[in-house]
Amino acid sequence: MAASRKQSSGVDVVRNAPDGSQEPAITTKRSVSERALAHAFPPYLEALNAEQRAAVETLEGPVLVLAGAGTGKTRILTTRIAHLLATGRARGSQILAVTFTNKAAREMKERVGQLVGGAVKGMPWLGTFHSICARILRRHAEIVGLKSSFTILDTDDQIRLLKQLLAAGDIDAKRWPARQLAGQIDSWKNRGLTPDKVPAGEAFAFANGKGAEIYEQYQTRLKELNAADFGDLLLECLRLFQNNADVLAEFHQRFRYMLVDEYQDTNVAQYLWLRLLAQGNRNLCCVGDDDQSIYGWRGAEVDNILRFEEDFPGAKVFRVEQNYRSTGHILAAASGLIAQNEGRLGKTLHTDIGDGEKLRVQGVWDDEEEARTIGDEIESLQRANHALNEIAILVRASFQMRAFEDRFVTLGLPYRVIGGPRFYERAEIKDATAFLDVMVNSANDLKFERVFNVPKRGLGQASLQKVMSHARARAIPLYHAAKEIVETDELGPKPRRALAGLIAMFERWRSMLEGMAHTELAELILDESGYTEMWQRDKSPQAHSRLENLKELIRFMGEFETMQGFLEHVSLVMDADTNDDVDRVSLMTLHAAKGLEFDTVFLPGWEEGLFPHQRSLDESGQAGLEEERRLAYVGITRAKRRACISFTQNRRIHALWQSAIPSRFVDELPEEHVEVVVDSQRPGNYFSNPGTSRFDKPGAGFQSSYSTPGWRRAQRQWAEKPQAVRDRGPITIDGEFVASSTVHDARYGVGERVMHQKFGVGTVTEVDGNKLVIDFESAGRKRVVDSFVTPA
DNA sequence: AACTAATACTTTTTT
DNA sequence: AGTATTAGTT
Repeated sequence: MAASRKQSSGVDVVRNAPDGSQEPAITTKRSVSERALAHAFPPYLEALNAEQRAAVETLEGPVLVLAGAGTGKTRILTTRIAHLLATGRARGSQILAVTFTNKAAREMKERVGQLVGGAVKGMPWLGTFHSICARILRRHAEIVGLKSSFTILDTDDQIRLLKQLLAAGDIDAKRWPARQLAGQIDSWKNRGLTPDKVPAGEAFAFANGKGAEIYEQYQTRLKELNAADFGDLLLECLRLFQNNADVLAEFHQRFRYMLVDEYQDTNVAQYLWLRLLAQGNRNLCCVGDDDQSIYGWRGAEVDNILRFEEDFPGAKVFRVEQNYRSTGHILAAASGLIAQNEGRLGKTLHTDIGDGEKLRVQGVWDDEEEARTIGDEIESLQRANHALNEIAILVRASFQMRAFEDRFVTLGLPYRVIGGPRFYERAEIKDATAFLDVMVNSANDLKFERVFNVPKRGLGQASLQKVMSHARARAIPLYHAAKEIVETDELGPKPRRALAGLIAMFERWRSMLEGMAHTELAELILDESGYTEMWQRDKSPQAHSRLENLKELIRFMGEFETMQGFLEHVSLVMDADTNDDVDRVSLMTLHAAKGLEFDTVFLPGWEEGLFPHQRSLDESGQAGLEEERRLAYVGITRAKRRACISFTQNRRIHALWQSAIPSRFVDELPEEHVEVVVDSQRPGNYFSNPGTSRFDKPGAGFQSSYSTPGWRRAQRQWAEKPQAVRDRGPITIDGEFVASSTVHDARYGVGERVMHQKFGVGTVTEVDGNKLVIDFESAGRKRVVDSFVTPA
């Protein structure tokens, strides 16, 4: 037996033991599994520095850990959990650990598993706020007026429902868009406001006071539909706790220890929820960084973290300031910048890594030059064997990505876009899952409505109205109303036949649910419904990738035991793993970059109006400016060794060119940590040479166009799997991308007709290795790499 | 009911 | 500029 190791941990345990009533079996009578755990656990505490260790070992009472960027925040949380488990203070099922994203939850689960040696299977209460609330609600659904089988609505469903209510309330949908009300309701829910508690002023702001009324009707409708939106998961759970002392007491007893990740991002509802739960044994540990609060615009309250000590008297606050990520200049520059914020708790990060390179700041003429400069820089880093995976470009707004994508496509530089539309948000995926939803649960009105006329089967508004009013009159779900109505002469002959056909299909599928593999059934449904065919006939360039996505969906479904299991997952977990081990440059927004790190980080677009964003300034004034500054801080601190900031002299906003002035953040950077780059190749070019600007170029200003969320992903998928790369095929694409270093046979000849995902159809006019010059019918002449193109 | 023309909107985004 | 959505037309 590893007596010595067990011994030393035993000492730690005793020192930290509370009154003793809750930990009877720690040193004397351990269960076999606990002893096995103790035997197996690594000296996890020794991997921590003094600051981290203090934060981990203070297990009792409220604790706030202020963990700056790159200080090992996740390590603290996971080690804390491991410590709780290993010392026998709590079983996995007695620990509540909340995160904001599924990704964070997954990572935490993994890392706890590593620490405890994979022995921790059961941590049922480690998850996102929403998934945990959903779990609690399913258990006590009746109390809040739901059945435990309630469905979770996505944004689409939400807006469809609101539109109906607005129409019924005779409100001009033009002046008062459902979208806006959805956002408003969301923000009310974020603040824990039920319809009766909405402040009069705000209630009046939408449709002269009708907003609050609709909110109330909306909630009623949700109950009728046995449904909850994302905000409800939290708000209803909160109400459940507030109004039912017995239920709350049950969870007080269950959760011996509570941990919260990214506490600075919590909104009011989440704060109230946590506070109620913490009333039990007060073992609440929140980890966060006030300097990284960048989600104020969607309800996060920095105040929650700033007020922690008042909210939880006797709270211990730990500052973790040893940074393991960045070099000295980077850290100092970031610190100097964020120091200009007033509302902060204040931390002083330090690093042992050494000074490293200074931050580079560079002014350029316009966004094209910016992309060109950064592209060149990346190519030279690549030649010096810098992994592309360790390079990121972080932009303030997604439209900035276009210039980079254009440039990278031309250079043949492999890149990936992170963020943007998620897999499950794509129309084809939503349509497909709507079919499955209705089949599994015929009472899912909103999904039924979604597929009512998809693919087009001649059922329009008129038919839908009839079915809806029938459903309303009889107080039955739409599907059943439709089933009844086709037995009558209510509808004309054509719609009647179409609707009868739809119902018959659903009935048939449902009867097959038991007898066949769910993935097969899903394929059959997509086939028979005509949905696959719909996209096969579609001749838009994106149709191909949509079909690919459907295949991907089926493949992903195979990872679940049952259709129901899959659908439950889909409603809550809006992300699919794209484990992509190809070496690529990452392109994303600053928001999407939080929590990530890269050797080299490019930060383009530091101009007044764009960053800090004008809208943020207009809407939130000083607070908005400080949040933008935190965003800048997040951006810089993503870098491990190299950070390059740039700004343009001219920026096109909407359609027109404006001269831009450098962001105030540029001048706020402490000078001693910054190196100003003046391009020696073209001295002074960005102050004096509009002559060679894009205005002279053929086709300039008409650079094709698709900055839509859609094609970026399509583009990526196109690049990812032109051939059957599916199951971890060889990474041959990589070779094709690295144009200059690879010699191989040209795949296309001059005069050949080709199809490009972004530029459409064109004719090859020049071939240079794997680089092609193509005259596109609509986009003009472009240089592209052959892997982005297919024979037309 | 489906097509075409005009109109509005354009920061960041998770669940 | 460009798209997405909606209103009006066939």
